[in-house]
Amino acid sequence: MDERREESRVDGGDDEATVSRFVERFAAQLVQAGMTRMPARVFAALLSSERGALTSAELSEQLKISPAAVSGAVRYLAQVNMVSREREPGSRRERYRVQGDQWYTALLERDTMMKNWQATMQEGVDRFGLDTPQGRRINDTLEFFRFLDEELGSLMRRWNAHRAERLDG
Amino acid sequence: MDERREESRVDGGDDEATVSRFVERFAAQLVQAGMTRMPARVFAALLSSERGALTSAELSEQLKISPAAVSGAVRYLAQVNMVSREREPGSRRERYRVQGDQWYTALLERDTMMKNWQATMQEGVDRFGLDTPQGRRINDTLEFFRFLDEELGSLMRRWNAHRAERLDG
DNA sequence: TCTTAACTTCACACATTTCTGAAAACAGCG
DNA sequence: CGCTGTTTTCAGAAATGTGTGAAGTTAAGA
Repeated sequence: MDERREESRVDGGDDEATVSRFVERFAAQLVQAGMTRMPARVFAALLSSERGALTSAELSEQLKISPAAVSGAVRYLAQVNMVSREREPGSRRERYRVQGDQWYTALLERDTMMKNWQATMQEGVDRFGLDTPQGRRINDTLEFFRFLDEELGSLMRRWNAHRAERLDG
Repeated sequence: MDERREESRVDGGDDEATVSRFVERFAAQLVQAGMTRMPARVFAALLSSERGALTSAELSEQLKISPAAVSGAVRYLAQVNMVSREREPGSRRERYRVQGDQWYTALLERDTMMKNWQATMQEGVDRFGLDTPQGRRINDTLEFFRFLDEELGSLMRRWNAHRAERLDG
């Protein structure tokens, strides 16, 4: 039952207020980027935790939110693949872990979104035709998204190379 | 006073419903990308207009919104440099025009945002130190944003080259 | 099978956001 | 200098979003 060995201390030995300041600032940034508040705070807390994983109760206490709020936030985060759920053997507790080393690549994996933009712009071009000013204007945008779509792929390849080099060297 | 030559017909000769469908779909996409509804709709309408410019009254009528809503939307769009205001000489009306051929580059010019992310991540690294797991985790993110910042610059340069080629050839 | 800790769902209260109508401010024109 | 068409401001109504408490569900252990 009692397994709060280092859990009662904030991870890393920093004081709570200090960690909290970072968590909230980070969360605010995620909110600005379009994430809703609770998932943002939960994710920030997980990323700032020593093990990259916390239980529902820990999150609830650290962020001063209800278990219901944790549940909702985690559901969202799991859905978009930013955290995974782990069952702790021999306990009813669940543990939520930040998914992968490179969570931030999700920020660019707007693959679906990119396709949506392209479809919308294509509709506009079809609708108006390239013989109209607005058709050409929209086509320009379409071309850009196609370009961007390709470029982001090679960008991520370069990042992985860059990162591997840094970690090896 | 009466200068509704082709303004009463929807630009391009398409029927209103068809244009409206595209405008709303495009606007929805902008909303998903973080823009608020009214600015999104106004911008979509301007981009889909033949001349790339409409008066307040035209926007109000086409989108079925109050002049107040147009005013607010346009104020925002002008602030973020996506539309410019023009005074029509010999009239009290104002005309709003989509700014520039390449409005969409604004989507990537998250320059300020990028710096904010970097500052936040730097704070996290300082806070935790590279000798902690969470410090290293956050540092990884920081490195990514630095990389991304540089890459987006060269990406835009490639886009401009690509585009120039397409328009010339 | 029963008990109970843990998580989830749901209805609702509270907060925030968004759009409108009305009044005020502005600017061209006589 | 006042008149009038147009845009802006502002208080508040309406719509949305968000987090909680309480009830419901699940599953570990006896």
